[in-house]
Amino acid sequence: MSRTLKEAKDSVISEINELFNNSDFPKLPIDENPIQGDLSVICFPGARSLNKSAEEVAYDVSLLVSNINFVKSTFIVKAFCNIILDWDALVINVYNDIKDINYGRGIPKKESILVEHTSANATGPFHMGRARNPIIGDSISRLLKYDGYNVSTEYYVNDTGRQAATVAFGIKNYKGGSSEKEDHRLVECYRQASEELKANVEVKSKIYEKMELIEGGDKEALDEVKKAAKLMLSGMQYSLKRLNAEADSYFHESDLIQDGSVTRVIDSLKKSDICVEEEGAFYLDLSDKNIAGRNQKFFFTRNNGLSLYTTRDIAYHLNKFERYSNSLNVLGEDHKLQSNLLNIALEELGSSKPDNLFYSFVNLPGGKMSTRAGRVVYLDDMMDQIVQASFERLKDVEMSPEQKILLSEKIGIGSLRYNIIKVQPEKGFTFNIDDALSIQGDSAPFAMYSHARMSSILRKYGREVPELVIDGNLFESEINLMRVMSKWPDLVRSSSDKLAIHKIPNYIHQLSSQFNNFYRDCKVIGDVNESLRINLVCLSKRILFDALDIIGIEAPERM
RNA sequence: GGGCCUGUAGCCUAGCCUGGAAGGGCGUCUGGCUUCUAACCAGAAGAUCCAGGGUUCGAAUCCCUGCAGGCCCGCCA
Repeated sequence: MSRTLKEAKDSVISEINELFNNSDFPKLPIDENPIQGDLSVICFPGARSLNKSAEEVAYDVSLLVSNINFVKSTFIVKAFCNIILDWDALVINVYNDIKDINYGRGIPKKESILVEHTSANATGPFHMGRARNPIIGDSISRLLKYDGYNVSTEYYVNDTGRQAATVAFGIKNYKGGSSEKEDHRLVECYRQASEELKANVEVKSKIYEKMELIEGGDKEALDEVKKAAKLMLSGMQYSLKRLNAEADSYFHESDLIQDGSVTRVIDSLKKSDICVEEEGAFYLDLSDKNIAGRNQKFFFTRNNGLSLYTTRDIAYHLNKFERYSNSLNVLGEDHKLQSNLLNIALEELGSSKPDNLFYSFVNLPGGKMSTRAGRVVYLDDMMDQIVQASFERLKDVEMSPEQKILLSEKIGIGSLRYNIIKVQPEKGFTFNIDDALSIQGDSAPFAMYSHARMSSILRKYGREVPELVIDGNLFESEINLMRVMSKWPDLVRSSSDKLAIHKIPNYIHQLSSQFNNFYRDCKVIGDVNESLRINLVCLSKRILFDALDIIGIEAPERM
């Protein structure tokens, strides 16, 4: 909340409590962010001890508080005594709080955070099933940065194991598809190799031999598989770039084998009290760890002594904590158990543990998205469609075709991001293309349009934003706009603390919506309160710009 | 068999942590562009907050028991 507003509310609250103390009233709860007004005294609990109806108590309270400093008026709804503050007195100071260049931003923090997101296996183009990952990951990184943390993002490239060996084999031995985009072209190689792997014993043994070489640390094999993954990834990276969700760095799993850190992890884990050997393979005994399921053994080596996926992930996390103080992983809900195992191992090794943000998969209407069943929507195709739909919406707008192409790209990608971010990650999400293409209401274009309106007013005004002077009474919609703007810092804080990125689009919609009400009620240019209103437009524009930027959407000047 | 997550109008969703007035959006119906951008605004209709029990002055929110859906339980990744 803006500091001034917070102080005013605190002062009113403490005066109310003092009045309660000095009278027959019990101490009644006060809602600091009520549905209506600025504060609300909840009068239900007083009814019994005062032997009155709750409504009567509310009436008494309204008389009691009406002379308090900063209280302009009260009104009663049921047993809620709602209080409206004297905004005419507060507005200048609240405005000055919001005008601060760092308004909403968190104070710079010492902690550095590595956000690992996406990390999809480099076997082919991204599909929509896991589309929440880069979008949530990128947005949460931006949010944490805005809140003052040092943040980097990283993509973990799983370039060892069977799939990676299959990709490398496929690229080497088969002809790719005809697409110009590398991942779409090479996925054909992978497909053929996968089929041969199932059908042809010779191919299978070749791939498995390669796999063993890789895990055993054979330099040539590791180089080959890393190179293949990079090639596939070069196409996939283009998709991330288009989504505005490129990672800052890419970390190859193969490097962990190559530099010996996986071996070191295995050696250390073998010293754990809960480590047990079974026919040459080693596991941690989870019986006392209360993570249940049929299997209570967490194997970290095969019987040939080589590592498993989670073993290498342990090495990766130790590496992360050498570079950063904190680690946050954005993972699909299918990784929950794996992440528990990882944490147990890290604890055994005395290491810090990562925070996790899990999301539920995206489904298609009618069922699960599945590569095997051919029910797949590619992220690239989705981006094409939504950008195309946005382009068509621009047909009546006066703008050069080049500008329209650029703008529809922003609108389309923004809509996709907004649509995905606005739902809590743990909730199931059925991806309905018509909903995604319907871009009005609580959506990116609504916010972008509001931003363009703000820009348009400032453009038309055409001068420096003036000093704030208030020449007339405030309108309700001006106060409401300031109320929403006042919430921004708390919203950022709570969203960042809880990793609740969906709160940002929620706020964006509130702010845009409130701005549109202001726009309806208040003529800006030429009004007696022109200076105040220009300033309000300017401040709401900055907050809206920041909020959109947090979820990776560029706010346009026109649309 | 076990663990975790989800269940809010025809559809999508916020609120759940920290109990107090069920918010938005889509769709439907009605009205509003000669006025700083109508991708906008106003109004209407639409909710057994999955079910049942408990705690409480008060439960969508906390606790218990069910039901339904998702994810997981490999010397795969």
